[in-house]
Amino acid sequence: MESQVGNKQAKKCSLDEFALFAELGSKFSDALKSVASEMLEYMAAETIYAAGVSAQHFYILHDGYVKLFKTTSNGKDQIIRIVKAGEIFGFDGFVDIRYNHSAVPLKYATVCRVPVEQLNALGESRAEVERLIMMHCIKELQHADERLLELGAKRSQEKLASFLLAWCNTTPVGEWTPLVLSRLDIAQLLGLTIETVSRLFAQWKREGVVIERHQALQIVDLQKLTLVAHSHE
Amino acid sequence: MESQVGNKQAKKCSLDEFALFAELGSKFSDALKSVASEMLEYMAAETIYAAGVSAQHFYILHDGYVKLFKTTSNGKDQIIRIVKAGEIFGFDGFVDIRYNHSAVPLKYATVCRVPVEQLNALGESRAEVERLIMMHCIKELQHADERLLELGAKRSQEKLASFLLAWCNTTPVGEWTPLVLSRLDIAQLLGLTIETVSRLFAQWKREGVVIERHQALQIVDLQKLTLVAHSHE
DNA sequence: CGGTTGGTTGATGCTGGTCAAGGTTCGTGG
DNA sequence: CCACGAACCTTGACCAGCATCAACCAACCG
Repeated sequence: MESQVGNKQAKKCSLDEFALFAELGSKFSDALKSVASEMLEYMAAETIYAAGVSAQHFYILHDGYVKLFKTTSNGKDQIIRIVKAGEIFGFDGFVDIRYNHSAVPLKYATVCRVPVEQLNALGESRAEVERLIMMHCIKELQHADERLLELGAKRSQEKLASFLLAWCNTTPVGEWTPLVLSRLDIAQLLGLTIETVSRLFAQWKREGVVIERHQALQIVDLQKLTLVAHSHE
Repeated sequence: MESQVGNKQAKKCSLDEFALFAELGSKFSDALKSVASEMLEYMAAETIYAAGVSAQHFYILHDGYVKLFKTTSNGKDQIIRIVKAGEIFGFDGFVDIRYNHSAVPLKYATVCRVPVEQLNALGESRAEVERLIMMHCIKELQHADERLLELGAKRSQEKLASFLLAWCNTTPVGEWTPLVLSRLDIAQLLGLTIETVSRLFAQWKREGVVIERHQALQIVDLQKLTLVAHSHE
């Protein structure tokens, strides 16, 4: 229950390889290289960190997907955010002693784990990196605002439709998007039940709005889906 | 529609008077004083900024309460956050061109408005201030996580109960807490309707869990309310 | 006063949750 | 290679929680 990390290879990882920090420019490359960090791999069953645990690292997702979630006292989970490759997560440690939520990979994840006190190793560059983190944090806040709107002011169809649109938004129409989330994940993300998610999928597949195979999804009728996402019925 | 600000007195306000910045220590006092900013007063009908508008200032709330909210395409509002005196808001401008949500006072508000480019006036102190903002931003994120849990995974009673507990948490039991929110505000905050909020209040007043007068509230049976907040019925 | 705004309460119905039964997929071991 | 079990998904029947609609009330204010 405690040491999921014992068996992992602790290869070092270099921060300057991440696109996140590219905008700082190459002159920070040396400082970034001096940060002690390690690359770790997790499978679906393992937790990266659990809510309430001492928050000593922040993470950058190298590959895979990670879900961040909170659990109510009744044991219901709410997914806060799905982290995608290249994104940063787990910065509670900058402010707080403990993590505020839990982090678990969807299927698998390789992450770069950085001790928060390693920010000191950045020396001159520290301010720049902190500004970067600040900006990403603000973006996260904007994203959270959007999710609050979804959870609080939308009906099931609108929720699922806008989620699918957001999930596939990088993919051109007529192509498959991998859908790594299970029905349960989607339900916990949108504040619904597995059954309603399943029913909506079934309906839209019947109507030819989307098609699904194995773990991939294709939006066929984009217009219809955007209509549903905004139209309250 | 455009210039709610024309008729306001534009008294300067000094950042170093805010408790927010006190933790920086007195040596930053001079730098903070050099920031150009103005004190503005708004009434309930006026908007401080609207979603989509060019984001050129951030704000510190001096007095009153401010609600931040987003509106769906169907015109339903979702309150993101209630800002209390001393807190900072509206930092979209650090990252984005436009505000992501709207800000309106609950009854009235006096705010200190700071142009984002004034961060440059901070000189040496800039990094420290940005770190401070980063930390407050992370706290906001944690707060948003909690709200996501509330909106997505709780039932009406749990929502209202935990909101009331959070709202009154500074007040000792047996004392009145001012409740500046209307039923509509509470409904839009919790993703409910006015009617259900009203009904729950009525029920709890009948049961002697809370008492209410004019614009103030007192939690009588704290234990009962915490039970409701966590117990799923 | 009468109008307006905000709050209460009741009757009714729909959305989505709950419960339950079967189907699919997939991995494991015989 | 097939059989079995576990995890996940689907579908149906039923129900409850909350929204909706509507009428009424209280406070406030010109």
